[in-house]
Amino acid sequence: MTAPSDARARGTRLPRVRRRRQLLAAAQEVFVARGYHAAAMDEIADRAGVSKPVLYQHFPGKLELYLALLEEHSEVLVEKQREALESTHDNRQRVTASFQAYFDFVAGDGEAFRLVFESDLRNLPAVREKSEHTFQRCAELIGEVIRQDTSISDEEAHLLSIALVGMAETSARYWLNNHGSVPKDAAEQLVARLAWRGISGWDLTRSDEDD
Amino acid sequence: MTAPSDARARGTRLPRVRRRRQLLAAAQEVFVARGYHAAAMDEIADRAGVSKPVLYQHFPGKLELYLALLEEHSEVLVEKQREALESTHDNRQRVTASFQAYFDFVAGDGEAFRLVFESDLRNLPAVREKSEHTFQRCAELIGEVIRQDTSISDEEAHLLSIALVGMAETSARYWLNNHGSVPKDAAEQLVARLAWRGISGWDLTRSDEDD
DNA sequence: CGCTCATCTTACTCCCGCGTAAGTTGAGTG
DNA sequence: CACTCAACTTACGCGGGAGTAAGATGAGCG
Repeated sequence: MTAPSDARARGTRLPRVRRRRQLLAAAQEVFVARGYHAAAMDEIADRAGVSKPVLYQHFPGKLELYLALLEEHSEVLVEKQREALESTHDNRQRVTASFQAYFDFVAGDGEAFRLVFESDLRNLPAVREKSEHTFQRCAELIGEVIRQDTSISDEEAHLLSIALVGMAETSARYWLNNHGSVPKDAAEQLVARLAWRGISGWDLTRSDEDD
Repeated sequence: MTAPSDARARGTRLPRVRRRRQLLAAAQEVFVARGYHAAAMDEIADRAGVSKPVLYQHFPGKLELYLALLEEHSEVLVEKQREALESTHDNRQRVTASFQAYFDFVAGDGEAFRLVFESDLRNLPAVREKSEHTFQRCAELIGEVIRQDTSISDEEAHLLSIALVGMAETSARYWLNNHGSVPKDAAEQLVARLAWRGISGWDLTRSDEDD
């Protein structure tokens, strides 16, 4: 928990790019563990085994440092999602792959997903927009698939996509926080089946009460 | 946006309980608009047409003030959810009612839902626990219904409930932020149908690939 | 009318954490 | 071996906001 990841021999000088990468890693640890507000620039510097002004030689301020990380991991999520949906043409498989991608994202990279899904800086427009935009792009990718196979309107398809993405995000986060109650792939399969049952053959049961 | 809700004639004295209610209302406005961190006790006091020490005569500190509001609205959500699920014995209706309850919650009471769903203080254990507990209670209510009608295991039922609650929360929030693209009851119906298609007759398609 | 006590105000203190000015160290180069 | 320039340090300024004395004010009551 307080493992200094990588503060090798406080006192070693590093070429600029290496140092920058290391600072980003240290910042990620601290922002993830504490959130934006409780994270102190001093602690980030400490964790990198370096003094504060060094941090300011690489980033103009706390906010920019945070945004750099947010940007990076947002991209990762969208990319994972795109890959998942392009990995097959079978829609049933697509659903599974898509959920898997969400679970992978949540499970990976030092819980960086907390920056994207649980930021405590969403009141700042820049952050809110970034988070929502990421969310929208994921939904849009799924929406395209849905529209291909149904006669549903664009707006409705988008809302369904939003609901599905919300489902994925929520269940993945829950699964992570309760490791052990259900193994990863079982959770993925279960939720994917729920989603697939929900959307497959949608057109066959239009506005009449189904069941 | 800067409507002082209720700063009637700065200078009127109020009996203790009335003042307390008014302070809570003012605090809610500010916390909702700015989030916990950006909210200033001065602004809350101002908005209530009162000076800061008055605030401290009613609440020991900023945190307790916030927690009081969080507690209150968490209860409201769980209660709405319980009512929805008790309002009928038809499970199809239950799903609709449950989603309606979520949308109502999000649409109501000065966007107080932001305290419960979008708190920027979730890094504080007290707040995290309260939010998650609320979430769990909603899921538990739904989980009971699911368990009644399926042979699914408890853990799996719970995970499904989590997914459904996540879907409700996400789509309700999205709908609110994009007022106008879809009318409220259309959105509710759409998402409810997605959920119902997902869970109804679950047992009929067990671990074999459906469709 | 003057006493009392809750309500409310002005005007601070104090801490915390971002960002910076100014100075130090040491690796590579001619 | 002196010179240079980037990498790094210590030590501080400073603003913003939570929380707090200490005093004013006014409604109700005897």
